[in-house]
Amino acid sequence: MPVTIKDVARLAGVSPATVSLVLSNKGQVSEDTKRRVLEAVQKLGYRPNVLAQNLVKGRTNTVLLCAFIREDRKLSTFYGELINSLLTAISLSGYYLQMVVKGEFFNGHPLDKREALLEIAKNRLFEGLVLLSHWPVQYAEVSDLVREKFPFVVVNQRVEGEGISYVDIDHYGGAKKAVEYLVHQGHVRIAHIRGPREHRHAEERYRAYLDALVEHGIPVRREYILEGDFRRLSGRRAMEELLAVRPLPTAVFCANDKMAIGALQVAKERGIRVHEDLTIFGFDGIEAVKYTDPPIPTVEQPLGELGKMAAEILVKQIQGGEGKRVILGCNLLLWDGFLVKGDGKGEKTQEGGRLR
Amino acid sequence: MPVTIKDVARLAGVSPATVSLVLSNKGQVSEDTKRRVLEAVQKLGYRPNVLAQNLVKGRTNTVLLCAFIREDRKLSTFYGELINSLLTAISLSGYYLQMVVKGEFFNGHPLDKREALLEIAKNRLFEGLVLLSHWPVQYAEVSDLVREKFPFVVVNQRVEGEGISYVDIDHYGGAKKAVEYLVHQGHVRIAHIRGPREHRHAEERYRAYLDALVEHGIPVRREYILEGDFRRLSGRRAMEELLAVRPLPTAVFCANDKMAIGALQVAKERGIRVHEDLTIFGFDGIEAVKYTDPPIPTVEQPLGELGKMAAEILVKQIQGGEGKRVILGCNLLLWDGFLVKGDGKGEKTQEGGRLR
DNA sequence: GTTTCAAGCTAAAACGTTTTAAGGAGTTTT
DNA sequence: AAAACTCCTTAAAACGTTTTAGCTTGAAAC
Repeated sequence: MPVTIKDVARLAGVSPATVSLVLSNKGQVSEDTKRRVLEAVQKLGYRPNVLAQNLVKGRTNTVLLCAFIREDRKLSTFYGELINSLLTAISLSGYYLQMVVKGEFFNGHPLDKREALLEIAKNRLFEGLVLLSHWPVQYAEVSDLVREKFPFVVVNQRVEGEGISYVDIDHYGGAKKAVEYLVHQGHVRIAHIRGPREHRHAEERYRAYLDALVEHGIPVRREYILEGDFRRLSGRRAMEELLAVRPLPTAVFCANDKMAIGALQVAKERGIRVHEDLTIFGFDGIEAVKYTDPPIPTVEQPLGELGKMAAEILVKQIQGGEGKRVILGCNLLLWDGFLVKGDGKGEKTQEGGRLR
Repeated sequence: MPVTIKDVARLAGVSPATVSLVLSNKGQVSEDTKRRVLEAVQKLGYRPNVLAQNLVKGRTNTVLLCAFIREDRKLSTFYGELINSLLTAISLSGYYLQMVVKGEFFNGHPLDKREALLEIAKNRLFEGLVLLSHWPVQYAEVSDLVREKFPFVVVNQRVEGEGISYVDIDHYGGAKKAVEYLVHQGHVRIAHIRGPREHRHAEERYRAYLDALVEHGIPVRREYILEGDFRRLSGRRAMEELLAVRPLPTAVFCANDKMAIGALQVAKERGIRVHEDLTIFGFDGIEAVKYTDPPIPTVEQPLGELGKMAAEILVKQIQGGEGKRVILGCNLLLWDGFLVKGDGKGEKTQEGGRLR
């Protein structure tokens, strides 16, 4: 039923080969023949079957974004911007993007990630793979891809080992910047609401907190370190605990913005003048911190950069180039009334909340 | 270089046809042969070339999400949740999702949407299309798809005409709910910060505002109607203007949350006790309204439902069923201290900001 | 009047599968 | 012993392209 190249050839009185040549502007075809072919194409409304083209060319111009995410989390919440920039950058390079989300389980069994990835590499549908994972990626899970020389890049995780490209964010550096900023502001009693222990990023931010204090000769106090689960409510609970500690801290560095928001709410309920008596600092750069009252200074994750860089690294590999490992630095996102006293690099002040 | 079905056949000492039969569990094959084939598959690490499978089967199990969005807007900002639910629902139905974003222009010329869509329908790469557009969709732009009987569904816009499926949100109904809620709360002097005139959704929300007032016998006052551009800053400006009007309104219904946030900021700066002296109401249900102080009640767009429904409608068409048109209702998102006095249906109170 | 050359076109193979009709080898029925 | 049936297997066509080597044809060169 659909019109094929043969139909066009017949109508134009030429062979399919000629039609193909005309359409791809190859070989030498007389002007007259060209015209006849083009007319036939027009009249029949012919479009090449891309499937067939792909098969014979062995290329699909398509890459896959494979996201391994816990079933209860949404891809959008955090990675919307990442996807956005990835899509843009990939398109600009002439590739298409297909997406698939996989959870921890498949048919009730733990998902065999290795198997799933190998499948992707071998089914010839994709020319490259962007691997996004909420939890750490093991070398063994991707070693097949390396062996097959299949172009891929891991995003938001680091995987050491021969032949693996990744692009990740410098959580340690970002957190350190934040704490050092607080130190330079004159804070000495700095508390930390950390994220879950099993979370690598939480761990890095926590290490940075410790290191920053130690390096500045500030004693680490056990009572100033609370643990949350990255959700707002746990930030509330932690802050409530913290407010029972004496002497009170003058600043709290929270491992993410959601918990910082919870902490802010509690502090305000207790009548504390936030940022005057107690500074609250977040991490992530989600939209909402701009509109709390007062806005919450935070460490901004360069999610847009992340996607762009991932695309760049992947495309380079597809086109035969070398892979690459990149760690992206974070900027501090500060607000009116926060003087930048850090190294002066990286910080930026955005338009945004100007409450009070 | 890649191992094909022929390699497997040779190693197993059978014909390619037999290998295919074994792998797809069709026809009758002796246990012994099955075992030999499976062993060969295993040993060679063979995976079928899906491209070839697709070509011969004429199916790809893939649908395309085509988003027409202004270049300066991000897909993620608003549609993250939509994409998320669409992806989930589509996967559950056994299809893959590919995404492409197109702007208003292509190669410097206005994009020929009709042409772009026809291309998609005919290149045989996709079995269906989800069409997401920021601006209205014309019948003529999709009539080719209808003629080709290509399964598609328009999301977030309504297109009347034979054979067109869409799923849209009831902006009029949502806005009306909001204004009626305010009326039932006893408000009479209700202002409206509307969205841009050329924006269909803004227009609908505006109409609902007018109708709600009229139906409740409340005079419409010209000075109470301001126009913004959906951005926060325009909400600020509008509120500043509004505060010069006498008598002051006791409530402001904003056409979206961003402007509501701007309005809230100004009101607070002027020392107005928001929600006591002046109620501010938003529209959209973005995350940030939960964390402003006070939180802003709003009309929640069922973006998740939107994606799910789109998937459902599309898949049904692909599988030979009929298309469908659906308008999804909105719920009010209210906060502590807001008593629900509406019709009691649809409203829901979410966990969230509890400031003050 | 051959030979040479270029221009224009095409036949056929290739890409890697699936599917179908038919073939061969036993086994059972008549 | 022929006929009928079952099982198992496969040859070959089909899917719709691209690509390459080679074939015509006519003109230019000798």
